[in-house]
Amino acid sequence: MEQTETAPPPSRPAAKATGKREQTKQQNRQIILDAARTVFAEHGYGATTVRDIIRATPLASGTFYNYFQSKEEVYQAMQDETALVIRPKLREAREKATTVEEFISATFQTFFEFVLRDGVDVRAMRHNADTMRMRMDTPEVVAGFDELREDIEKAIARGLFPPVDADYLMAAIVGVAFEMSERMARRVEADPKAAADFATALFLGGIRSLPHTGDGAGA
Amino acid sequence: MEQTETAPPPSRPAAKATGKREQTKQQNRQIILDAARTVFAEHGYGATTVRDIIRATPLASGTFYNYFQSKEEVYQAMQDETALVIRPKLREAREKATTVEEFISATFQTFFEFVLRDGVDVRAMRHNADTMRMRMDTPEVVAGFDELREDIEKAIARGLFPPVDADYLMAAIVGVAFEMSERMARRVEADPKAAADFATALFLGGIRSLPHTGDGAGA
DNA sequence: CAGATCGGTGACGCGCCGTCAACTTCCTAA
DNA sequence: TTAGGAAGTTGACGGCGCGTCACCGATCTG
Repeated sequence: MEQTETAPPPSRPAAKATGKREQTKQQNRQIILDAARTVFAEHGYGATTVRDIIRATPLASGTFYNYFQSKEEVYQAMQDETALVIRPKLREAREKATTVEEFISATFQTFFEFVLRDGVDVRAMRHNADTMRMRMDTPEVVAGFDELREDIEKAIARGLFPPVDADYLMAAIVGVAFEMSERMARRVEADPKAAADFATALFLGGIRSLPHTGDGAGA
Repeated sequence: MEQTETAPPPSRPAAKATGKREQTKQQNRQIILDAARTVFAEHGYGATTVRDIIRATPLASGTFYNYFQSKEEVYQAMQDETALVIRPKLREAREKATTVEEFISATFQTFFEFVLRDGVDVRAMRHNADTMRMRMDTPEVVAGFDELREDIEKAIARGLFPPVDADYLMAAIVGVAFEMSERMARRVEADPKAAADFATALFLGGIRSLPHTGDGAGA
């Protein structure tokens, strides 16, 4: 109520988008986010304090609160940051699909590859090595779920899918994607391709069409 | 069952049946667990303090730590308590199965009915209305997952299932069950039967065999 | 019934949280 | 170029929840 730092002026001269002050602010926010990623990964969410995060930066404790209101908020900001990276990839992959097979396959393919290759921190979106499972209803993450449901509905409208309950189908895809990611994360050698083939076959033909153990190709 | 209200006298509890000291201990543990359920449900996990829980009982603050080490531990004890109720139901349901159809159908049927009817708090196992998703690797919950995987492996051995990756299939079932539960929890009128039919059809025949909208699932 | 043991009690010290008044740095306009 | 203001940083401080522990009453044992 005193100073709401989230009050960007409505009209902003685009000339000085990169003033030193604005630049430092962006930097500091990123510094805190990066430090948070490191510290959370090291000690887990529960054992981490706001002070721990700040101690991993050259900033003072009060500065943290110019950017985030709490430990939870910085965690959610991390999730959002990740969601913003993977969402366009998923969207693009699904847009190319012209069949159910491609739609499902592209979704799992993209997700599992991102989780295992690019985005180690995606695992932390759902699975925190320490103690907690954080809320998944941050704006960007929810937007990702909504996009998936929208794409399903569009596909139904185009006759690509049968007219099923898009909400449940979305939930099923999300549930399988995240839960299998967690299992993958615990395997010595995790193969995103094999996992994607498994999930794709399951959604397309059910259990009886799953790749048999030992095979690598099922879709 | 319990009065989680303020009990006036700071004197001794008046229980007197069999083995007084041991009995009181059991009672106190249960009193704390019940109070925790109430307070967590009311204010959510994040906003609840250990003192809040204790204040909802006639006990003193120090007593809490004779039974649980932290807020998280009492939460996990709640999960375990719930897991101990639903696990035998699931086990029994799956044991009767003589086909893949029955195995899958019984699993989802039992789970969704329990979530919606008997066990409102089961939703809190995976979805806390407030802030957190708590760890799902408490002993009893993990045991439930293991039992599912064992049952799948047994079914494969009996030739009931094709020889698929039991670990991934377990993960897929768990993921769909919990994620669909969350969606159900947000629907105005949730029908466990329809949800179970949806999930069962998905696992047995894939997307193309799903019930069409209007048949039993609405959104 | 007396001594031993167990568990309850609640005040206490500690550490973390979020704030805020003072200070420093950057921006803007004359 | 520079003065005044705006924006951002700093770190100490009050408040609070946590977990402990010395004390005590109640229960058990012989």
